[in-house]
Amino acid sequence: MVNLSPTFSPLYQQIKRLMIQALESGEWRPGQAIPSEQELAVRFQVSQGTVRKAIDELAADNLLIRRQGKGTFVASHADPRALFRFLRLTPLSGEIVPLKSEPLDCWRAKAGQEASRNLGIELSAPIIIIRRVLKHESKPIVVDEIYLPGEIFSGLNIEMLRDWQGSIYGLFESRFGVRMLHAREKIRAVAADRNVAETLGVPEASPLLSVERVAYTYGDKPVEWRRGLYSTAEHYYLNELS
Amino acid sequence: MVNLSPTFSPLYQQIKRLMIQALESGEWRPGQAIPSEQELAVRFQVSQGTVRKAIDELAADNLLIRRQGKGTFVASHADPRALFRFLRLTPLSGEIVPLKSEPLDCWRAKAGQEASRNLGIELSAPIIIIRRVLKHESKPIVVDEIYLPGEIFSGLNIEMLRDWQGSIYGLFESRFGVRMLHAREKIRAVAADRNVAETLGVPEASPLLSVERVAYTYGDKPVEWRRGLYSTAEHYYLNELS
DNA sequence: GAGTGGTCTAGACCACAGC
DNA sequence: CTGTGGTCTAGACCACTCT
Repeated sequence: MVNLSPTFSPLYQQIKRLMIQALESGEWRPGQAIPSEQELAVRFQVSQGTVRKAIDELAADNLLIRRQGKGTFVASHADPRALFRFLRLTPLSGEIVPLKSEPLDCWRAKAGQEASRNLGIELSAPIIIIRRVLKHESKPIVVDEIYLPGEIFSGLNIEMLRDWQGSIYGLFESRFGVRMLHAREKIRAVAADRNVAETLGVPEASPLLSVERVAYTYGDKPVEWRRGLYSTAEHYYLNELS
Repeated sequence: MVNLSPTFSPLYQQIKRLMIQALESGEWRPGQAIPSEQELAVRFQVSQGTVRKAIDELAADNLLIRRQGKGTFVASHADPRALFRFLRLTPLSGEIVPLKSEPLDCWRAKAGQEASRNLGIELSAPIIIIRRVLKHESKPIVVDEIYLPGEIFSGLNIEMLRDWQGSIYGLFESRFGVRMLHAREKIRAVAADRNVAETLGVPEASPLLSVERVAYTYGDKPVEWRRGLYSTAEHYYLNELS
């Protein structure tokens, strides 16, 4: 097929876009298998190789997971392997154990300047704020404030957070249909104020990691803004540069 | 071809290994073009598609860079785009400008326990230690200590560091034939001691990012261990979670 | 126009999982 | 045994770069 280039987009990219639509619309749900490559080739009227290339990219983006002999599955935050992708905190010594989340508070508010900018919503639009602590063997390691667009997460309350076993992104995925796909973190070192020091059980003015995150769903739409303060006395933030 | 599985390795993986050998041996040098896909297909006696798949992976690993219409090139730290891969420090406001490196000191020593473990060398093996400062518009932002295996970097001295324009990994690559391929960083928050505070021009006990890095060359061999202290008053460490 | 990487196809066959 | 993803091939054609 000829293309006359300024708007050239390879077939497999177009297929990829169609598949993202199927994911976003909920036609294919987290944890479930999508149709086989053969079926998709028929559905989209292209060869299997072209479908494969589209799936390859979606798998590289962590939207899909391939399992030889079994099928291709929609990635899910319910999968424990997804956990470490978004919280790379590791004990200085000892095993990597998932931290236990304890919600402290959850309330409604109106978006200020910062929340509005980071979440891409109107000033004074409704937002939900969560405060929580993450503990390692009952020792507080992280204190978090999470800002969510009220429109998308309406109905969220502290009881839901308390009852939920598993990662908070798992909750967002299964209760609100919001899938966090990637995030950008800005990391700095700050001094603990009195309040935080008390919550984390460290001396006032102790150095803490400040981790500010914006997380995005389909179409690079920001849907979460959070700021965490990490006590790194007995943990470190692990990052792979590759 | 039949394979009877326990030792199964796809052809393109074998080709990939051969290509890594060509890179490691210096047959193909940083910045230069490697042979075309057609030539490689002939050389390795496989189809172009198989060569492509091998190259695809090497490009994904940042060992090669494809340029449509021009060829496939060996990635180089001389390429300014490679810079940000290993130093993700961004000003809170303003443009991303490469930091300027000022070596403070460079001396020989024997590996202690930590250096020996991190560099995978014998206790008391010769090492080289570099102390330096990175500045942003003549303001010190980072103070670094870099530990290198003396055997590989023999001949390195502070004059070389002073004369070199560009990233230190560019120096390692072009003068010592050592190519840093990936790294692992452990990030914590610490308080500035008197010495460091003076060097960075911040109050004593100020919170700083402590970034400890081990960098690896071919075959996941560790060849650099460093610890940096970052002043994050006006910069942050940017991390993409994907 | 010549050469390079990039796309797409159709078909054969292999490895893996589960029945 | 069947269905799934994974590998490999051979060939045609397109897009990009440089001469």
